[in-house]
Amino acid sequence: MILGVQRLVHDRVAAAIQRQFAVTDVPAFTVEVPPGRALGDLAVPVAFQLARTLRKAPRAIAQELAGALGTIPGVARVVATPNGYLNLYLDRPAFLVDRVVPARAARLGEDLDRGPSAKTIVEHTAINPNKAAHIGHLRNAALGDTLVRALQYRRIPVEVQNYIDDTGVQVADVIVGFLEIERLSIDEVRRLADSTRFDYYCWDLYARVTEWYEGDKARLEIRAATLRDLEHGARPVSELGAFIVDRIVRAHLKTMARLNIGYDLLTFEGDILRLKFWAHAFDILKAQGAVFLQTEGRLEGCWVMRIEDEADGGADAAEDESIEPSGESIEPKGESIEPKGESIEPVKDAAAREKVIVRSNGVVTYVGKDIANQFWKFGLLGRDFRYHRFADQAGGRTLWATTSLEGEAGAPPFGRASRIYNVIDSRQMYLQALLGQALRTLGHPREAENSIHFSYEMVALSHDTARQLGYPEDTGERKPFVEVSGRKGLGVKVDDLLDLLAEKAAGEVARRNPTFSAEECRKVGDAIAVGAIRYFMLKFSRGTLIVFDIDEALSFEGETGPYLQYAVVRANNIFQKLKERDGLTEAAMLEGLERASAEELADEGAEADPHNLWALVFEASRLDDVVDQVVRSLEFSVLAKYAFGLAQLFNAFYHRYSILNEERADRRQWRAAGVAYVRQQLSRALDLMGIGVPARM
RNA sequence: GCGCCCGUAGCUCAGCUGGAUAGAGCGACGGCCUCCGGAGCCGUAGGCCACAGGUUCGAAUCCUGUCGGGCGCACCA
Repeated sequence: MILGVQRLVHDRVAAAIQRQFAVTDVPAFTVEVPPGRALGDLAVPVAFQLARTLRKAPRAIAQELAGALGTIPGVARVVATPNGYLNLYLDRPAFLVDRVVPARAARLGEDLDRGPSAKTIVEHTAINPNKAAHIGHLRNAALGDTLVRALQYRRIPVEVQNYIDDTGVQVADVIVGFLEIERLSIDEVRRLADSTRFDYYCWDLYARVTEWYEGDKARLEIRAATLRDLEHGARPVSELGAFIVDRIVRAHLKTMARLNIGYDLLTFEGDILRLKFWAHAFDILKAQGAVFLQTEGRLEGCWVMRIEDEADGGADAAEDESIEPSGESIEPKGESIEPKGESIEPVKDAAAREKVIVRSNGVVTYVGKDIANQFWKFGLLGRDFRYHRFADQAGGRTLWATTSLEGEAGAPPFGRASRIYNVIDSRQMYLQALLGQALRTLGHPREAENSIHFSYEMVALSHDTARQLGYPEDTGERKPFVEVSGRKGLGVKVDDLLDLLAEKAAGEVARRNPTFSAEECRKVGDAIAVGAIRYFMLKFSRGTLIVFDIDEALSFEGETGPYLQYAVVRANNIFQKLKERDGLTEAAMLEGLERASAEELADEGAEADPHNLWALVFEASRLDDVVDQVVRSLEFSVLAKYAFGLAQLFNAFYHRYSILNEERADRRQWRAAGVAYVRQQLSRALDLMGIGVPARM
């Protein structure tokens, strides 16, 4: 709850510049938070920018500006520093009272409402429905779900979609496993599914199928045939496929629900095919000349899309064209001639600029289907799915699914968004760029601009962890990590990890709380496990490859989710104690706060304790500013680090200052108000990360 | 070869649209429970921010190049 103040300061300073210096177009400038409270609460470095045009020293400009500013509501004083900064000190008591007294806080909240925003779709998770979810999938879901929460915090209407590739090779592989390796009938598979951890079973089977193919390459024919049957809805295969997909998708949903992750809509790829979305999109693409039939060379008989140079990633800045430095030939220096294929080099080069959309056998590729899907999301396809209720989720939230059969009444208006975030790891950047290109080619530059590939690096395993999982050391491997591979069955399953964390956490809870029942320990342990794993997934910036180490992830100390949860629990305990000991509620404690002497907040200057009450309150207020940054940069590590820093600040404060045991009533009251505020803000920050806080732990 | 990402403390990583002294966790070493819970707090040691240029009042941050690493560039998704 600091953004409003920042905006106000910005506007007042801009106005003062215009008045004082007769500048018509004020340069863009920032209102920032100085490194320590001794330098004020907000700082404006605009004098540096003005120095050149005004031909004056920054210091002189800052001083004039400070004088011309007049009073700003909520700002106690403005100081021009010797080097040219404008430092602003807030009216501390009013600031805290505004945020902690319910009536006033409600008014602040209205700041956030800035009219109806355009609808946004976030697509995340999208795990192939043929095996259990692993930690790579978890990073996707954790990032996606946090994005959703952050957008909702900014009051942006969000629709969460989970794309289900029910007609792809991966599902086909498991079908092959059941039919060809295990030789099971559908009924036998059903029985198996009812009597085992089916997603785990398929995990192993999928790895076995991979080996089976390697045993005899001719078996790949079976895979191709199975895939064809799956796409065309041919009887035994498609029926088994539908069963497997349904069971695995439900397993994934259950796993994600443990992590407080839910969805609004499951989009089944099969429905895109059956409802002829692709056929329709294909007509559009052909009519506009976005795809053409290649009549020669390697790709003869394929419908291809030409890849343009500027089809770079969507999430990043739209740059103005860089000047080409004239196409002189780059000398291939020395001996770098490949041992083989020298004659196909140029052909390969030309063909590399074309992407196959429809194979020569007439089967559409993933890209084609995804283009159709993206068009539908923007409401550009002129067609819609039918929908049915798929499941009930936590908090009464209904999960819908697409269908090509009879639809169910009461479905919300899905799709038709003006902005789309596709959460997919960076390896698919190339394909995501194609989506933007297709939109641009068809005359939808704005939609292309709003097709955002939320890209992040993959999760790999540390050698230690791979060894612990029983995977043999790859001696030829020199990389510092081991890549997760569903195909090889190499990875840490989400549920296994959660179980491990929950068990460890429950043990700790039991040790620390001898009076807790086993049930309580289990519940609290679950919450801690979620905190640990979700925080772990968010603390790295998205461009960082996570080398997952099980021992590191199992830690509950230092920069971890449980540390954050513990900070809130401590704050809770204070008010709990207040009630038990003095019979006072939080509201009663804060009664008459604005009339109490605010000496506690007055401590100022360079010698002030950097962990004092004001430092804590001010930091807690920055949440909205942080979320703003997070949504702009899609960098959730910023949120994670902020929350951690706030918890650290609170813990330090907690150790240094008594709250309930403070003798002076006014100090006690202000401290309690600060703690109440920090608890509220920290809880919100945790909620944005999908982390709940147990009452005790 | 082309494209994207990364290179910051012993290890793992933050550092947001350039701003005031480069941070955290872990590990190491040393302290702190008559007082709201020690999943905690305090302190010490540890950095040519890969390298070289450039832009700027100001660069870990922006630009160019070099070196080193990762990932993409399929009639897979």
